[in-house]
Amino acid sequence: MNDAAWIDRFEGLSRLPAAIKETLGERSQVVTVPGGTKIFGPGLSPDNLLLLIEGTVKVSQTSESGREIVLYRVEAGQSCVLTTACLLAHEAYAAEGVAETDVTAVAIPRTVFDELVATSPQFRTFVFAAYARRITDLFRVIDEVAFGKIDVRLADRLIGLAGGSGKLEATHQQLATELGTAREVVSRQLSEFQKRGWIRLSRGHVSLTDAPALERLAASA
Amino acid sequence: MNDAAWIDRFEGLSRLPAAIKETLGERSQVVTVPGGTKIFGPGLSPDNLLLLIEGTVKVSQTSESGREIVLYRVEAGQSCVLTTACLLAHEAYAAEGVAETDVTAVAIPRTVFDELVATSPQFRTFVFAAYARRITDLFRVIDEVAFGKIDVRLADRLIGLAGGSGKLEATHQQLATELGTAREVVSRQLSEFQKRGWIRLSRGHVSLTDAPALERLAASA
DNA sequence: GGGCGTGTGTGACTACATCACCGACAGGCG
DNA sequence: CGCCTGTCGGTGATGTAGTCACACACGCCC
Repeated sequence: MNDAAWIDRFEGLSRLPAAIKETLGERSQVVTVPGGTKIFGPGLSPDNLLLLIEGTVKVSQTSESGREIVLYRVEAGQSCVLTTACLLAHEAYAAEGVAETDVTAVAIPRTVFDELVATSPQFRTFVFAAYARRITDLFRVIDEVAFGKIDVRLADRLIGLAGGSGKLEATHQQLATELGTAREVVSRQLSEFQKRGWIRLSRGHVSLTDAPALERLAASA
Repeated sequence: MNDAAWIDRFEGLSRLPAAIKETLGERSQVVTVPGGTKIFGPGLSPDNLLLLIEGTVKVSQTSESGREIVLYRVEAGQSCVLTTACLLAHEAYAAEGVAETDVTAVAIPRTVFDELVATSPQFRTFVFAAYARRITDLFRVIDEVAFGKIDVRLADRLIGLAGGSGKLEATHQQLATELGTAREVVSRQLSEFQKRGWIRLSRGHVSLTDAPALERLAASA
């Protein structure tokens, strides 16, 4: 009777039959990794499906030219399905996942994953919903990169990364990576925001002094 | 005994057990649609998984501003998994699929799909491989849009769309949509290619006169 | 021929990316 | 303390791509 409490943290898993929950509890393992750990990437395909209990994983892609863009984040309550399947099948692509904070996750071995997909309709729904979620994320990224203006995108990111606190620790380079653009572009844009009194800058740090203004800009898609 | 011949056209399905093949043959249906038909899109989610036997489906996305970009193509021997699951789960996003040519496809009802995923490991592999394939396509699009140069991308597209014939029917606007850029950009770039003697232009038509040169440019990623 | 719709060409301008470089700041160490 | 060093941020010049406005060309139908 290893029916782990974490299961109910996942919308879509809480409705699993008791027997399945038990299997899941018995045959998976809770792992923790410190922030900064590379979870997967070229030459590092995990053979576990990860369900995040705590922390976030940042998934990004590096082009041949060495430039990088953040694709999406896996948050607590979500899973890594996409990249797992992707890396196992082709393993050609340069997406990598890094723990952004200390991360606690449930590792479900590939064999168990396969078994669950076979036996539980609810688990199938969970998996396909997770895929759908990621794919729409990717669609959004494509849309933004292809057609979005950087001032809007930057404002949006600042709000997202700051969370409720209204401040964030990030270098201009890191923000540039978030958007797949160049540092100089971010620097100039941040200066502009500061000039307008929307933010205050210091080395490695941004604090939002007029979040509503940023939100208004971000909303003007 | 409806063991359809089409099954062996799909790498990944040919190895299915005979019993499963039979199920598939009996409970799915071959459909044909004329070129130009909208297969799925906002407000039009099919509840069949389509496996293309003949023809191609172009999947593209339109942004709020009305601009459009081609995400990928589904070719004969491939399936529409991604968009199916995606639209069913969220249905929020503006991806749409249009038959580019007359299309012949096998329609597998959702219930049969679910049943096959449950019972056949080979079918599961097929499905997840199809997902992986599409996802890497999307990664590639993101990479190109974010970091690629349009002359390179255009050269690449011209070669891809011309196929073996060395010529293609497309307006500059259609080519712009392929790349998610503006018509003027394509027009100027095409003029440049023509000036270099790589292509010959006429209204709604491009013929490649020096494909190797284009390939060289396309390869200089 | 005269209209008309669609497709293409062009110039001026803005936005973003790239390149080259320099100065500002923090941490370590003599 | 002053100096060195590595990272971070600021700035101008230049190139490439996207935007805007508009004119012209072609094919088609009357």
